Amino acid sequence: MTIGETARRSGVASSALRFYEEKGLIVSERAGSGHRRYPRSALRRIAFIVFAQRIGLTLEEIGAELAKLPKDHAPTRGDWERLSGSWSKRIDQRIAELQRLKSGLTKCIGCGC
Amino acid sequence: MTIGETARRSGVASSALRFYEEKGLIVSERAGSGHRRYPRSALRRIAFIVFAQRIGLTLEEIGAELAKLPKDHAPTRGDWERLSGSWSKRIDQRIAELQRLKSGLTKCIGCGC
DNA sequence: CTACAAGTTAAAGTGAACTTGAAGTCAAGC
DNA sequence: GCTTGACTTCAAGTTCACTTTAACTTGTAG
Repeated sequence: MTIGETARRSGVASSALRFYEEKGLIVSERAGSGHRRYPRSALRRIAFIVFAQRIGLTLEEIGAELAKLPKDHAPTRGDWERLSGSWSKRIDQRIAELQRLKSGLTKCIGCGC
Repeated sequence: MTIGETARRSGVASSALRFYEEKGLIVSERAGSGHRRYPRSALRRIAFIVFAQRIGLTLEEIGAELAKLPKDHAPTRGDWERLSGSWSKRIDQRIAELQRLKSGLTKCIGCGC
C-alpha cells in the first residue's frame, strides 16, 4: 500500500506515518521510485499505536512495546495480547484516579471541607 | 505568602506559578520590593487548576472557567461547585472510553477478530 | 507531451506547558 | 558590610507529537 492509502485506511495523516517511521515505530519497503510501500500488517501496527496513545503511552513507550514483538514471524494474536496485557492495570489506575477526582467534585476543592 | 512558600504549599513550582500568573489564571499583589505576595485564597485557586488539569482541561479552558468566578466577593463553596459541576459528565465520558479501550484489549487490535 | 496528483527529503514551524538562563535586586544573618 | 538565598524580568530553550514548507521527482490520465 502507498502511504496515501495507508493514511486513508488508518485515519492517520501521511506526515504522521512518516514521523512514526522516522521514530522506528513502523517500517516500509520502497518501490523502485523511492516511494514507501506499507504491508497490510502495518495497519494493525498503526491501530496499536493509536490505541496505545489513547491509553496515555508516549510514542517512545509504544516503540519500546513494539520492539518486543517477535522479529522472526508475523505477530500472532497472542503476541499482540501479551503486548497490551499489562495495560489493564494502567487503565484501571487511571479510571480509579478519575473516579477519585469525580467524587472530589462534591467537596470543596483545595480545602476538602 | 511569597511565591516560594506558595510553591511549597501547593506543590507547584515557582516558575509555573509565574507562568500561570502571566496567563491570568492567578493574581498576586506586590510587596514594596516588587516581590509577589499571594493571598491564602490563591492556594485554592491553584488546587483547582491542578485538579482541572488532571481531568484533562487545558490552561486556556481553565482560565475561562476561573473567569466565571464572581469578582465582587471571595468565591464560596457554591461558586466552586458550580464551576466544576459540568465536569462529572466529562469524567464519565473519559472513564467510558477507557473501559471501552480496556475491553478492546481482549480483542485483536486493528482487526477486531 | 502536458497536466496534475501524489510521493520524496530535510528543515523549520506549531502549540501546550513549562523550565532554564542571564543579569540584576532584595532581605536576613553574621 | 558581606554573603547567601530568595526574588525580579525577559528571552530563550525543552519536550511531545506532529504539521508545514520548499524544492524536487514519480505516476497517471488525457
